[in-house]
Amino acid sequence: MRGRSDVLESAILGLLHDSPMHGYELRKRLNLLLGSFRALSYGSLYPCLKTLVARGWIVGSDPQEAPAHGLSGKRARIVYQLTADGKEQFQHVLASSGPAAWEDENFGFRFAFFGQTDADTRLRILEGRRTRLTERVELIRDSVSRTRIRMDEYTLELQRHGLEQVEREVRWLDDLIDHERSSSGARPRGRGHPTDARTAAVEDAPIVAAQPPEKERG
Amino acid sequence: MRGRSDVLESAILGLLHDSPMHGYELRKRLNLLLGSFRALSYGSLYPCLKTLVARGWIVGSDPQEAPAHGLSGKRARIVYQLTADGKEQFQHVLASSGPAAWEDENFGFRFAFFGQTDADTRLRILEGRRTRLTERVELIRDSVSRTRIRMDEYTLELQRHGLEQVEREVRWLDDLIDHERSSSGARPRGRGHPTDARTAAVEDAPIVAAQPPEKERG
DNA sequence: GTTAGCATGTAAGGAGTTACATGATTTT
DNA sequence: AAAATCATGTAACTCCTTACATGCTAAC
Repeated sequence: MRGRSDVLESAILGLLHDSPMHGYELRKRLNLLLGSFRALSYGSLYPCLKTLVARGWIVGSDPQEAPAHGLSGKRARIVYQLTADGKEQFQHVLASSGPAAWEDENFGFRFAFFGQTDADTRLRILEGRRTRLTERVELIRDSVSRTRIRMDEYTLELQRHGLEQVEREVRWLDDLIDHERSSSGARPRGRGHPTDARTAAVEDAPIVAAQPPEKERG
Repeated sequence: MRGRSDVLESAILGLLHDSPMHGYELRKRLNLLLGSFRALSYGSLYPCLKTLVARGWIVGSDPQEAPAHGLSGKRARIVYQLTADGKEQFQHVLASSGPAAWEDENFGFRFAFFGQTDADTRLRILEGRRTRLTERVELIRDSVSRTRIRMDEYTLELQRHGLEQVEREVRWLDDLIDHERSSSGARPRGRGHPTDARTAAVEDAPIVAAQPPEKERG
């Protein structure tokens, strides 16, 4: 009924870090990031912007202010930008660690904003993800092998494939970790600017192509 | 606050189709199906059972009835089983079609219960999934190529990988479709009993290994 | 001139979660 | 005797969605 999500909040903070934006534009970028036309609704976006303002992490321009672009007076739009507190909060969610569930939920978002962090943090996040994923694989294998519940071929195949997928992600993470390690090894403790990432990881709520393409509404 | 979901409802119906069960057991099987320890909570399961009873699709035994197993008087448990209406409803959700979003949401569940349907339905579901997925790929490619928003390497890599994942699923679907077609072609219009499925498909809410392993509570 | 896109919001409701509340039975 | 597991539920809360409400501007 209200709109308040760690992930959404953080993603907004991340996008506003690059440049100030109004709600409509934010939604477009979010949708591009989340998988085209995943259509995050305004019903969650605008209330979320409100709470971010209330927390003092962003500020909105007065609606009557002239638009920043070269465009003529488009219409009353509120351009939001990060405050100093907002920047701090963003760096905090990027770098801090939390319970496993939280880390898993936020992996995708953090990966998308890897460019805004240092190499150490990137490495820690990737390794954490890898650890949790391999633990999960073990848990699943155990419970599947221990169970005496018989399942038909389709169900089993679905499970087998799910496992394969997770294993594939683990290999991707391995590649990424190698890459990060070698580039941060070259300049030890250096700022480790983003070089080319050869592989990527998928998350529980895939950032791209996650949901069915739905018609736009407004 | 209440608990009413198409997917959960349908999955419960599907599990009860095999054999009567009580809530606790249902949760275990559901979790095995959904990815070990995804831990669907009782807070959604029990209310859902209630609404299924209210709809007349399942009936629960009296709590004081003796357990069906050879076990001695375990404790008050309510064993649920499908009614005739419930069986009808289950076949309906397996075979009927709906809007794209609904079909995508239910693909995983339906695939898990493919053994309970005929070859024609299986083929239709697989082909529908494939069509929607390829359409999605096109939409994403278009919107990515048309956008003038610049993204850093990590973000781009995440998108590239998301696309690769979807494409991989399309290839799996192709294999599955070939397989279904060849086995239903051998016995045209025959009941097409499940033969071995060589490949499987993943869905938006992956059936296995979808969520972080969370500690059990009860 | 009407459709599509820009732009901002609210109200109601759906689908789940965690935490609470309770108690028996089995295992260590 | 304590801890784990079996077993069933409820209340409050979270996060999101759809549908509603409004109005301006550009393109066809």
